[in-house]
Amino acid sequence: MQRSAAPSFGTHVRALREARAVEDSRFSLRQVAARCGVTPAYLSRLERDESPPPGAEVLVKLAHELQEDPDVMLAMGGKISDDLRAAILARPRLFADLIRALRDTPEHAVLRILREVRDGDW
Amino acid sequence: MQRSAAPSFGTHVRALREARAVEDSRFSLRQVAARCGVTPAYLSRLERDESPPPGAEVLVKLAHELQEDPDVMLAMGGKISDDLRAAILARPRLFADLIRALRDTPEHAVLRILREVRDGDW
DNA sequence: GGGTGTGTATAGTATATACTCAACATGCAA
DNA sequence: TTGCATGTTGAGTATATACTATACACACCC
Repeated sequence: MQRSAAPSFGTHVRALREARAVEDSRFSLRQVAARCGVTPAYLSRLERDESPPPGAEVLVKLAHELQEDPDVMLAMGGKISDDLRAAILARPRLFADLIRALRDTPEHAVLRILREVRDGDW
Repeated sequence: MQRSAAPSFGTHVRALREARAVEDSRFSLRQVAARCGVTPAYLSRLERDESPPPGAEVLVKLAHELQEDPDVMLAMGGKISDDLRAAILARPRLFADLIRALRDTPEHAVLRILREVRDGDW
């Protein structure tokens, strides 16, 4: 199974937006920019990777506009959401060890842990 | 069991440094600053919380100097080490869910998970 | 009482981050 | 053929981050 290369932030956003623009004229660059509270000039540059990804606030608004998962959108912008940061910083040694241990653990194994935590007879 | 309030970054650093300075004159503010590659003026401000915590590089050098865990020192400076960030950003949805699930999980339970991951028949 | 060490105060700077404003070129629609 | 919408370009700005340089005041030692 071939894995496609991760698209850059701008490319990804443009793809999402243009996909929706086909059917809905409310997804022009200008209108999306307006709803996200930035200038069209800026969004244009973002989509062409001419500016580095925007701040967390704009990232989240973009995610909402484009129906992308906020954590994924933040990640594409190189950011981690504040609540996750806070959780890690509250117990840094614990989470540092855990994340390093799980870094190379396959998806399905992590999901299994997650399910068990949620079922929660810990 | 009474939990002492978390000390500010500067207070913590000053406490660590002065503890070692009692026995070892190489832990004067000036000498530690020099070994961490910053000016005494800056370290003085840091220790009195007059400047916000320094950048990651200085935080790690301070941790090394003062025998503190780097992840803990980074956390006190409000930062997360690059390798952890990278691990999370590589699989944002997975780690976001996991961290949120574990946010309120007691220490011993997380440690148990950690042990199991390390024993590793996942 | 001059030198050496300590921490501190004031002021300033370099770089990065996160954007804006104004103007422009193109297409299409009335 | 003008009017409006599209995306784009060039230049500039505000704020935050991460520090430095210089000078000062105090203590201790001989």
